[in-house]
Amino acid sequence: MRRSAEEKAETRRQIVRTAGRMIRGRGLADTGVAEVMAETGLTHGGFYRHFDSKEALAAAAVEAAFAHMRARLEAITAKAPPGKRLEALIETYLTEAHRDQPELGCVMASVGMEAQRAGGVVQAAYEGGIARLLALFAAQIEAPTRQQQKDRADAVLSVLVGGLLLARALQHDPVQSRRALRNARAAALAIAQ
Amino acid sequence: MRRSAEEKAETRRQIVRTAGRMIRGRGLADTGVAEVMAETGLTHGGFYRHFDSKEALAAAAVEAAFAHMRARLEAITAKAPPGKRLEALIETYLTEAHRDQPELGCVMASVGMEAQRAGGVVQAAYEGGIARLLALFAAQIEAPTRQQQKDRADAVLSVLVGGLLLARALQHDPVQSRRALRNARAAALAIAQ
DNA sequence: TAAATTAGATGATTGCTATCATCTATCCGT
DNA sequence: ACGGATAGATGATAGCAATCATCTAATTTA
Repeated sequence: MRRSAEEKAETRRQIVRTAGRMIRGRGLADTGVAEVMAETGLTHGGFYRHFDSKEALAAAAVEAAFAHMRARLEAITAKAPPGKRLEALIETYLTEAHRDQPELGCVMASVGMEAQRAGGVVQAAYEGGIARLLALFAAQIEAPTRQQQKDRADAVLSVLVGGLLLARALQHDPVQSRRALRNARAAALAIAQ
Repeated sequence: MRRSAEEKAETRRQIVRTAGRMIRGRGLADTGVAEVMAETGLTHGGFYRHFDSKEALAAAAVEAAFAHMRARLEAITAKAPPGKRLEALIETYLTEAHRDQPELGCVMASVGMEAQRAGGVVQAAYEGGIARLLALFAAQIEAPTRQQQKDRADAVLSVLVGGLLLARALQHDPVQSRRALRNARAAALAIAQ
């Protein structure tokens, strides 16, 4: 069942997408190669035609998930009026939808320490993704110096990630969870000025 | 090699302590029963005299780790002058020491989503731990109403956890990582007033 | 169009982990 | 002190996951 080069590339993309969702939804360790392939509509055997190892797939998935999120966030800033761009980012991040769908959301919030501990290429992809996310936020923050933009971006990203994690931990009490989201949004906005 | 009831309780405590460290340091999934027992100076066989399952151990470990942290934080507030208590908590949490020793630190930052996804008793222990952590912070925040205390506690805890996660992700650049810690500290203090 | 190549399927294999059965040496109640 | 109970050791089992060898059908390419 040989496929064309184009088809192969598309298959690879599908595998990475599936892996990205499963990793964020169920964790790195609990995502198996065979399951990713099955979910993509393939069998486990062909996996090594596309990736050297599970680790290589994980790294690709982390990278792609960050890239996808960057693209979404950039689209949002592009649509928002110049003065409201950071606000738009914050409101997008701290929503119930994001809280309820970790498998489609921010890698840092769903597999942060797991990716960190993984070491090697996975850790590298994770750290690279965060650096670029910070840059994206910094670019939307108004401050006298570039360093001050970065400093505020650190604080904003911290509240966003921590707020999402907290909202998820409080999910069994919808009122409290929603309040946590709101409180984090307010804090993020205050930090940004 | 039977031991007295007292010795058994002490053994159990040791197992829970070891598990707590390993789980925070290497993740829930990558912490094996046999390894925990070996690290405690025992063999894997006796494990089921103390716990029904790995899950039960994980829940106990999460609970104990939260309890230990609460005790430490309470000791810190007790020592600090009344007006500086929240500040003391924040400064204790966002340190390089805490960043560099996940195995001894906050459960929420080290195994947040993993504990959440685990479901059952582990998730329950995790969520309970966070609720009590929030209460501890709220008690140190001065605000007109109890609800406002809680609201600020949400925001403070969010910055703390997110800031620690970020500082860990930036660890390969010590300057940037230290700055992330400082920025999160400043933001947390600003939120607290 | 025929030969060489290869995407993906099938089916081992290897190694690890949770769990349990059994054993034994010691403690505790009598 | 003595007999039943049990903490912990030894060893087995069962299941799962990553990786790889081999097979096949289809696509390139010459």
